[in-house]
Amino acid sequence: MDINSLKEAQLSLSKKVRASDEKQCVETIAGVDVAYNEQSSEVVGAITVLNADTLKVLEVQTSIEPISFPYIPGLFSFREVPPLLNAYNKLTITPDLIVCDGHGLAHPRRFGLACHLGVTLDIPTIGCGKTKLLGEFNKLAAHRGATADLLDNDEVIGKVLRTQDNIKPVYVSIGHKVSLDTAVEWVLKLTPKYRLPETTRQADQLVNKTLKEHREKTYEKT
DNA sequence: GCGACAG
DNA sequence: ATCTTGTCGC
Repeated sequence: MDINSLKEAQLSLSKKVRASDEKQCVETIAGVDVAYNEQSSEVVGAITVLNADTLKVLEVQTSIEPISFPYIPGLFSFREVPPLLNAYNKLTITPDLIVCDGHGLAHPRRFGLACHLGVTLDIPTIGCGKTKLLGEFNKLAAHRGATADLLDNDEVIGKVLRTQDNIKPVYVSIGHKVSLDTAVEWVLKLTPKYRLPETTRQADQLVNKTLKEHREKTYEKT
């Protein structure tokens, strides 16, 4: 599978993305993250399901497998989706919404990780990246809740959102079956204390812990 | 050619 | 993403 055909696949799949709210009641929200061990060429994918109201962790699952795709900006999801799907398939709870650590529509072909995961699972998803991949935006106020449109020419592809006072903003975009305004609302609800959504923080801690334990276990045998 | 480039 | 110690501050 060459790069151009994968880009064609993204353009085709992007037509399946739904950009409006389609879930009436959200009780559980999942967070996903991935960590790599380039030395052993292994990847850990993790998913954490939280109670949408209390933000307490309800269930966590992980998957360790060989890295199957290199990191290529714009084709990022082909590297992260496999381990995330394997972790997701172990869940006993079906989350009402998934927050991804990467962009959704704020992507060159409007098909970032959040869209890819959302369309694949047919579940509402939100893209919440730590750094920009595409687009321009004006300065935003320094307080929590301040936003600025993320624009690609004249098209609004996402929102730059400051989740804490005087802290570097995050980039929120539609993944699937959710509107941009609702996506921003959720990210704000998920960041009562830290810059990144609680879902992402939990998943991040989980992948790092899992990768560390796996390294130590492998080291003992060698 | 030059700069940008999710994790 | 990952390589990496101490350190400033609540």
